Amino acid sequence: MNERYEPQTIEARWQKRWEEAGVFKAGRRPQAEPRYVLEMFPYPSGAMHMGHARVYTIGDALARFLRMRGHDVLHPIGYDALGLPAENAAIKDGRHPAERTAENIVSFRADMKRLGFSFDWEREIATCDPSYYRWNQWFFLKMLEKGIVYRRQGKANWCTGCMTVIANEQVVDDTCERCNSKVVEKVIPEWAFRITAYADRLLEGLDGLTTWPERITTMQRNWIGKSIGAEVDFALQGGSEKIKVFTTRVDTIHGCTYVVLAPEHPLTAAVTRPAQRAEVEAFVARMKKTEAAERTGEGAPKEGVFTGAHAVNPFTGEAVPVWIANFVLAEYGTGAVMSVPAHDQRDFEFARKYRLPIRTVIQPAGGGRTPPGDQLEAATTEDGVTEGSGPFSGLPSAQARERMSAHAAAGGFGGATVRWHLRDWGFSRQRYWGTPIPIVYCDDHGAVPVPYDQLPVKLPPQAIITGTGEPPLAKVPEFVNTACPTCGKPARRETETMDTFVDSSWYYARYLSPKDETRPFDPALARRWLPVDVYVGGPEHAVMHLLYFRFWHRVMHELGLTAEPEPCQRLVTQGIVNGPDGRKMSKRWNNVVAPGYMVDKFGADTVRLFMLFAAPPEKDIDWSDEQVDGLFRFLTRVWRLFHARQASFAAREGALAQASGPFPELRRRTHRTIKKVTEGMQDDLKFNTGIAALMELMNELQGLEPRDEGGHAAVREALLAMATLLAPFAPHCAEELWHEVMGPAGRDRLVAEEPWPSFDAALTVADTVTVAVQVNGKLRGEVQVPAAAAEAEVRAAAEADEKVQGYLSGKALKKVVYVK
RNA sequence: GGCCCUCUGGCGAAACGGUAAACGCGCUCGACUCAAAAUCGAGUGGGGCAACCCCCCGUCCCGGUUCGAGUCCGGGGAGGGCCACCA
Repeated sequence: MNERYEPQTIEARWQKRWEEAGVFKAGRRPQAEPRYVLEMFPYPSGAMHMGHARVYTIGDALARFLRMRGHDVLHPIGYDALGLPAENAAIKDGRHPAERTAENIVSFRADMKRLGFSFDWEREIATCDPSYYRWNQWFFLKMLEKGIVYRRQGKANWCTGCMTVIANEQVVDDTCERCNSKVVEKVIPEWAFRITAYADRLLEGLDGLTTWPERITTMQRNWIGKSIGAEVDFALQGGSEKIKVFTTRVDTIHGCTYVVLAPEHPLTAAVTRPAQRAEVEAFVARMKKTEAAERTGEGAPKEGVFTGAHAVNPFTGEAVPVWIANFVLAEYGTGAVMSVPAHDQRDFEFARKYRLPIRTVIQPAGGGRTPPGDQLEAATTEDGVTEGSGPFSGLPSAQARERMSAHAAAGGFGGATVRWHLRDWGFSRQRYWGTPIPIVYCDDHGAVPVPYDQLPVKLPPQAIITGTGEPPLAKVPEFVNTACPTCGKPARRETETMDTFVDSSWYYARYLSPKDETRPFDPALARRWLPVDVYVGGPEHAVMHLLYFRFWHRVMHELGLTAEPEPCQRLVTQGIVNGPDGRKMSKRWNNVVAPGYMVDKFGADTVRLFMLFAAPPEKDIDWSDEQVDGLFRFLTRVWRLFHARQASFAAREGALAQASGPFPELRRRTHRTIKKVTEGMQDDLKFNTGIAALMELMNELQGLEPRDEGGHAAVREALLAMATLLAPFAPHCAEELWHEVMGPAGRDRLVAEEPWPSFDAALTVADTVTVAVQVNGKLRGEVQVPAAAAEAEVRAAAEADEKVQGYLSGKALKKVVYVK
């Protein structure tokens, strides 16, 4: 062994050995319990950054640990390679996205290999590969058959400069991030997934995800947004139409003094009276031109116009005016609201502005009075007790809601209902770099699905990117012109592509049989490996990817492809790696630290240790050159320690019992370290405290020089433990050290495959312990007692302690003895 | 506005309701060196004290539960995240 720790000279060698030995291949231990460890696959735009280094280090440490624990571990990797960022980068530098993406993948793969991640590289996938996206198309067809995919009119962000639809992420303050032109909303036909049909199941499923971070499940709950309320029909006075409103506060309906429609509401034109027509039309036209955020954002002033119409409140028989206002959203609820200004702040502000009546119908349940509407300063929005509500007066809000909903149902003018915040997922993109949607438009047969045996519909290599607003694929005649699958006559292909989130919704299943040409994946393997045991990724995916992922898995479950309805048991959301200055790493701040550069400088093991030691996985961390130096120093010390203790390498196991002097204490430290590291891995992925324990063991070993065989044996035990415990974190260094201690006996073995060490529980407790003594809750002294001492004995020792006695003038009331 | 998270030395952080600050960084002092770097050793929350004996104070603030609270409960503050005129 080289006397100096030079990671650059050893790391590539071990990486090669692992690969040759195939130790990271999944499925090698059919008898063992399987574990699927997954990290969110990277979007290979540009080079790998520190955030990637962190996710994969976390997952890798866990995968390596589980392998050493005897599990059959699936730990795959791939690339989320289709999508807008790649296409935009391509537009910017005039290169084909495929070419650029391929290069980026090469660079990512190299960086990941250099960090020593234990991926099963034979399962590598890239979503831009037709052998992958053909299954997106396959799922599309299946979901079309089941009615989960449908065509609708949808709203899109239309950039007036680029003349194309762009993604939400690209819209910054109503302007296009690329050309700074105005972005407007445009209604165009699009394909959508009926994810709303799964809203209830996606919501209920969250209850079972007990090991997901609560903030993630909470965000999903809010996003799905179940709200229980009632629908009530307000009949138009002097007409046959009915305005259906949705409310969560039907208990306040007797306080309704007007009704408001969204500008886009289908009844808007029909209800407007001739006298108001000009004003209403002008208002609607203006709203149409205004960007959604500006119109309905919180800062936007409430604006509306009167239609001249009146509608009848079915509970009171009273006719109330019908208005149109900017803040009512056509797509939520029924696109119409009943306004109760006394008990809804938004309605209150609107009523004030337009001098509409305000009527109090709820009184606080706990006493006190709400003043009459004309004296209110603000709406009172809490539940209370109804008043002035006819037969429903005097009821608590909750009860009033129930009875009034029932009353509406009985009268045939409404009833209890549930509304969701979740919208269907529009996945059409007028873009090139995505999965082509397998549909052919025929003059005679309309939209015809491409037959399964004609998949994949391949993306044509000719990328003609944008300009006119038509999808780029529309400009490739070889692609567009085809024959109708039904009648064979000339027909045109769908030229839209799928949202990238489709690719990432099921990739984890493709890893099971990545080369399968007959189906997306093998259901038999899914039964063995799914659901994913641990999924590591950033919390920014809480409501997009992680919801689509759950939705897609349910669909696959219904298709009989998976046994369980949920895709993933446990989710770990890792924090951000910030720059050394504590700000987000960015070119703007000139604080970007490249993983590759750091690996060159310190070696992969030091970078990995930094990622794991800086803080628990879910916390944000700041890159710190000083901390990195410290971790490199740690590995150097460990290295030198092994070098200095070579004399102990040959010690016999059997000599352990003779360990005397400070060596029984060393053995205790060794076993406590094993315990600490093991528990840290199993419980909360507390890598940082595990590594700290290894540092303590090293500190202790540094001060010990064995003189007899028992001492040498104890040192050898500690060194072997250290090498194996270090293996998930700093695997290259661990291999090297382990082989040194083992000598010829370990020549053909790899620590990556060694069994994880076990600890002797009896050795983790000391013979004598220090017990802190508290009097009246204050620390007043400490006593040394045998670890096996009985309570009475400890108590006697404590009471005998002179310091403690000084505080015991009376008698102790209670004593609680604790063992350290 | 709603929902959620966080708050502990100079810094990153530890701590089944039981000696707060393990471990690392930084800093100070010492050893080695002509010197420096590297390395090794010692110290390092604040205050009192001649004293590294000991005492007091210390986990954002206020209150509570408890023999005992960084940890549990209630209220408040600051910082951060997500959603947001969602009826």
